Amino acid sequence: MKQPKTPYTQISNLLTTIGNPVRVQILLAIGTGEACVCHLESLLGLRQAYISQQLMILRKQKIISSRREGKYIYYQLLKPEIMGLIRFAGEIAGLSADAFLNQEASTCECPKCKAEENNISTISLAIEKVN
Amino acid sequence: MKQPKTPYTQISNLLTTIGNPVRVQILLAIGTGEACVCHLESLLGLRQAYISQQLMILRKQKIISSRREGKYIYYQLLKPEIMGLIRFAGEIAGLSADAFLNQEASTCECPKCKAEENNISTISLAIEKVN
DNA sequence: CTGTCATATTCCATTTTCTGAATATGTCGT
DNA sequence: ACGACATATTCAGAAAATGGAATATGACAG
Repeated sequence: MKQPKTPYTQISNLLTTIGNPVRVQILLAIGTGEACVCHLESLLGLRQAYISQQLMILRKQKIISSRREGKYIYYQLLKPEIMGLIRFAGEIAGLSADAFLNQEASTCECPKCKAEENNISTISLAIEKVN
Repeated sequence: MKQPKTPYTQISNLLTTIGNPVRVQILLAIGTGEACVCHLESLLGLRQAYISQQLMILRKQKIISSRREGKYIYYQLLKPEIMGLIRFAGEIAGLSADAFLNQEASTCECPKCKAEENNISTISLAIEKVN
């Protein structure tokens, strides 16, 4: 990654930056929304330091950006098209669309996740009420 | 590249296999058609042995396949969608569509290239005739 | 069956990436 | 100011990719 000169190098830089299982998983987890490190930690079951490292790599390549909110730092995709790229790659690799779509519910304790959890609960409750 | 188990690993394998400047260039050169090694050699200006190595990597990952025709071996994309993937990556990297579209004319001596050269000449001649 | 040409393979040193351990920083509540 | 927690950074060894040199294979012409 010395001279991001030629178009070929630029393309390959992008592909290799994304092309790591953990990073793919992180990007899918962030999705079009955002996620904090603790969320990724519990979701991927990997050590925090390692996840931070991978996030740093993605940040350096301007693939994601971060936003601080109190103690928590939330990461989001800078280029949402990246999701499309990953899905495209998945298709080519012969994966069914849902094979990598979702990560299971998180046990993350950050306020954002809690809020979302509540939303889901609310929705579930609403659905229950309707039935 | 040990356990192509999880979907994330499969996706990342594909991305890292393509994610090398030389391999990107090779794939673009092959395009939706096919190309022989000597063609790639003169086009990329790299040593034959090295190109063969990269071709082998692509073959192992089932991205390309080869066809022998006499002394020459022609390579073609097994999955044409790969071209789309590369273009997509190019777009995300902020490249203009034509930045990596074309390789200049080759000085390759293989019969196929010669034939194509003739075709182009014929077409040019035809166009000239029309004007 | 020998030489030549196109292509493939093996071997190796160098560099880069991966990933873990330890440690640092920054924010908040008290 | 201190402790607790979320996250970042630095360092180092292991593993893998890179790219070069030498050599092998396989097809064809004579």
